[in-house]
Amino acid sequence: MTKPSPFTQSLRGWMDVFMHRSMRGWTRFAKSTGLSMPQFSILMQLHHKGICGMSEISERFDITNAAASQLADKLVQSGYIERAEDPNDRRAKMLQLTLKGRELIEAGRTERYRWLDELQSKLTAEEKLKVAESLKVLTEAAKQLEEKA
Amino acid sequence: MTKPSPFTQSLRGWMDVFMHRSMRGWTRFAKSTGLSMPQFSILMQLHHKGICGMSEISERFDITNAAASQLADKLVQSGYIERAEDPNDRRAKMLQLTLKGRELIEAGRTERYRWLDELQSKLTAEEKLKVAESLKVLTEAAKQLEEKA
DNA sequence: GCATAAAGTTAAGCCCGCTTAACTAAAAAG
DNA sequence: CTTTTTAGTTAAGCGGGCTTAACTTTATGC
Repeated sequence: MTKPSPFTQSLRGWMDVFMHRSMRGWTRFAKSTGLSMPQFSILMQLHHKGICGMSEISERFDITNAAASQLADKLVQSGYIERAEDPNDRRAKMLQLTLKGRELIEAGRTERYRWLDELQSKLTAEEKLKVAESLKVLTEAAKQLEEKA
Repeated sequence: MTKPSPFTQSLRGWMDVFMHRSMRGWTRFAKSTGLSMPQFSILMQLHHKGICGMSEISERFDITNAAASQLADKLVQSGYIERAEDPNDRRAKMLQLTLKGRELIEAGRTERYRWLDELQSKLTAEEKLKVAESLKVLTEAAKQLEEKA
């Protein structure tokens, strides 16, 4: 096993700290909403993709259609999502967030951002500038990888 | 609502992409081990803290002692952790990872790092340098916040 | 057009996490 | 030395997620 480069090390160091911190925030928030993790994850997916069919959900989370259907049911009943018929394929359903669902996601986002704001307050002006550029580069690279996959 | 600064924006953009990507990896890996999320999270906590008492676990995850005890039981039975008596306080138990547990965590880490390596390959030499410095700064800031809390 | 495949739904049943409640054992407080 | 607090365990019971199996409805291939 060869020793990782300084670059790799700092990337990994950041990942360890960041993961730990954001996982905690994530689970805390999900719990505070009263939703289970699977339910909450589906809301996040819908937020990302916009509109999804049932099968898209089951593939994404590697569960059966039956499981997805039942989870969706609960989310509909609690008013976070809407289940509409697809006019082009009447077998299919189109799932999407309701206003209430979007508000929930937004609240979670705000909470996550609070930590970033605190983080920001620890940096000098020059550091902020450099960090901003670096993260833009990383974000861009990540998006490229995403498309490829 | 005032418009966020460019710095804030790039920080948030990165967070969105990074969170989405690493949550997926995280849940996939946990599932692949056959462990439930709560069980897996306890292993992670033990990896972080080294040795924990039962109450530390229940506080950290906001569950009752009873729940923690039962979860620990399963992890002991599957050989990932060890439950020893605390010589200083014979009511207390000391939970820690076994070799098998440490190996599991290590495997997860490796998997997460793979993505970082791919990310790295998209960057030029100068970018790497700048990114490395930036992340060191951020990691440092994050650790400061952690101590304070 | 008819057979086959695809998208979802529903119900039965399993395992799991979690809580409450009742308990044991050891430490701390008085 | 007794009372109270603290650490943890055990068992019963609830609710949730997930799977399989049986089913409905709509699209597709030949």
